[in-house]
Amino acid sequence: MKATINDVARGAGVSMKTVSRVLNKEPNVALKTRQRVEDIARELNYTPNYAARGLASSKSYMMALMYGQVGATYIMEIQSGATDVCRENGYHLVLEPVTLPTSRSQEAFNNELEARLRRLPVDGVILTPPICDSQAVLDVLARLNIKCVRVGASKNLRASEGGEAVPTIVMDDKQAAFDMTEALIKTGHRELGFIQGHKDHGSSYLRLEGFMEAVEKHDILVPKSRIVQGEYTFQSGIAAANSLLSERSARPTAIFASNDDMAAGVVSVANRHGINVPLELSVCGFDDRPITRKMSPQLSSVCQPIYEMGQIAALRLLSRAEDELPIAQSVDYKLVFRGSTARRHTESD
Amino acid sequence: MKATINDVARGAGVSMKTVSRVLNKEPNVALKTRQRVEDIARELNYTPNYAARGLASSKSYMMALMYGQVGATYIMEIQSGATDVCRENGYHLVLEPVTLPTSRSQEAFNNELEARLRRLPVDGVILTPPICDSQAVLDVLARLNIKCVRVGASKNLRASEGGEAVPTIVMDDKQAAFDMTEALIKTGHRELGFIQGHKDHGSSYLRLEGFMEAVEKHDILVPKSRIVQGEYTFQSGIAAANSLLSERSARPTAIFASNDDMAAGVVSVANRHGINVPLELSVCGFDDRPITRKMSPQLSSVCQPIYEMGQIAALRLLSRAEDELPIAQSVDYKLVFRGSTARRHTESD
DNA sequence: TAACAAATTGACAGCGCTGACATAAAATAA
DNA sequence: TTATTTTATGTCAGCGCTGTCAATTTGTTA
Repeated sequence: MKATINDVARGAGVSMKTVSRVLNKEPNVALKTRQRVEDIARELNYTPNYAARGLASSKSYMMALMYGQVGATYIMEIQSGATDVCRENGYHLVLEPVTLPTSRSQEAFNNELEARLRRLPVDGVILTPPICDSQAVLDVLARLNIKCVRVGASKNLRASEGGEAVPTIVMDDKQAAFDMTEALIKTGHRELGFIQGHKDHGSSYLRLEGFMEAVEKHDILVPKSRIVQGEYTFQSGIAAANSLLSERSARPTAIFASNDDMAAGVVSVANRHGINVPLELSVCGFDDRPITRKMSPQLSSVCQPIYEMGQIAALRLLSRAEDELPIAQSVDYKLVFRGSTARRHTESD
Repeated sequence: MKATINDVARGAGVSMKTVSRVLNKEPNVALKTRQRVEDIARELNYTPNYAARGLASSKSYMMALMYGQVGATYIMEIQSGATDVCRENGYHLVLEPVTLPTSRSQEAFNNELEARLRRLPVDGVILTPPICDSQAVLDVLARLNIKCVRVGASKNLRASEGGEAVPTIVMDDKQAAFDMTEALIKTGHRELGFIQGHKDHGSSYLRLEGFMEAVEKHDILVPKSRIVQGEYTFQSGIAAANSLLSERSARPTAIFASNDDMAAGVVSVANRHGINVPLELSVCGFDDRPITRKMSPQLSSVCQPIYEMGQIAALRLLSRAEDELPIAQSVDYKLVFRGSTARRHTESD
């Protein structure tokens, strides 16, 4: 009932091995043979048997997406991009949540992770924040000899001490923060506030750096009190906003939060205090998550091409001659302006 | 290097087949044999080769989670529960987004879906809203003879016309809406507003029914203008709120939105209009998504045990003797009260 | 032209496991 | 006790594919 390679081989008048070559896009098959085989395969509605293929080639044809404590939408988009690429290449993607060790001993974590990966024999792993910045994870992967690629990494890590570099897909967080900051400045804002992200996330520092560079470039002085530590959560955004907006006289006219959740916190505090956003206060976030459109006014933010990053990551895991690709591949971002930012409202307005 | 069944068999002094029986929890193995095999397997750090197993048994050991246009967090939680169960049983879960046909012809959709499922040979499928209420999808699945289970379904469907019933995991939306409404009433509210969900989602009607029954039970009259059609989106919540809160005199003191996004819209409108939530207006949502904690005040809502539903769904797909289980399995919900609801603020307060 | 190299194709074993069936051991009935 | 069922274990082929290596064809060079 279901067509096998054998059927296709018979139909095309070639050996199974030749069919196999065609299906796996291997070289050294005459063009017309290849086409004939492809035609027959299509005609017979042939689909490969993954299990048989995996057994014979001792590959699993699976890759894992390892993720930690990040927004569900982020993961869903990455996985969506990666899945699409996997499907086209006869691969499957499985999700693998990982809780980075905190109080637990590092060693216990390593052992556990190793055990999990043994049970889940994947050919490759996509690492997303904050996992991608964990040397421990990279070490385990290297020890098990599992290929991996990092998405959105902020630290410069190697597969192991002195090991080889790990392909990385990144967005230029720093430049994006710089651009967004400059955009605020160019719309008249000089009293700027900044809310930093979680201390454990590398992006927190990059985004702060971008902000600082833009500010310095335009000779704007930002007092220490205007740069508040956050934790990438709504609550921490509220706390930061309370701090930034406490004194009426010293209030910034624009606040740049390192992610959308915190920015949402700021807007909600502003609303509470009767501070009009954006007329009295411009607010912008980072990441462009759905929450930007689930608040009023809608939030300006920095949009990452997350889906594409997922695609690229999967592609890199699949590519054989990856040597030619740069170790760090950079993707574009886009500033998105919505209702939460406006030209500075001067006294004369 | 990697242990096989053969190694375990030799170690335990039994045949491969007996080891296989133990590993697959098949009956008819002597207790002490079973234990010996298990010990040796553990000792040898044996993990089954899924490909070989799948090839030999002509099963794929994969199940799919088909989902449509719903929140990412919902899917992530379902998949999390389902994945955990799958892992324990040597299964893998893959995600499969499905776009229900709108203007596209129904037939084209069916063919496409069938083609996808042929290429993705799964042993079972978990259907989530709104896919679970699509007879077309059930038909295709039935034709391909793929086992499935519905999660959060609101319509009563069969595998095909006159076909067998499909196992379903549900929450009692109607009762939950009833309870939440009654809770509002019991805290003094008699001027109630309701925002209905999207017309295409069965839950919209169930939730409305629950609301209506509670209202009727307590002899409260809710004028038609107080029941507004929404679409389960933040924007539609805003629109509905604008309608409900337009006339100061006829303002409800509590609004029950059929989901959290719409409730968030209501709160944002209230904040804008200077209507204090919860003192002047109580608002509650449904589903208890993360947004309930990403707004101020935090939103009261109805919490579904989504993770468990994912577990149960996977379990049902795996269970052999499922005949004994009820076709519709019901899970518990929980009302969660946060800052957005309060006892009615009477004049004398 | 022969002699050789390169490109193309095929033969075949076997990946690790399970299904179908056969056999042996234990439990029960007669 | 023996006959019969029940339970426990074993034998073996083969699932569908690919890796290895050998055979063949084609192209190139001398």
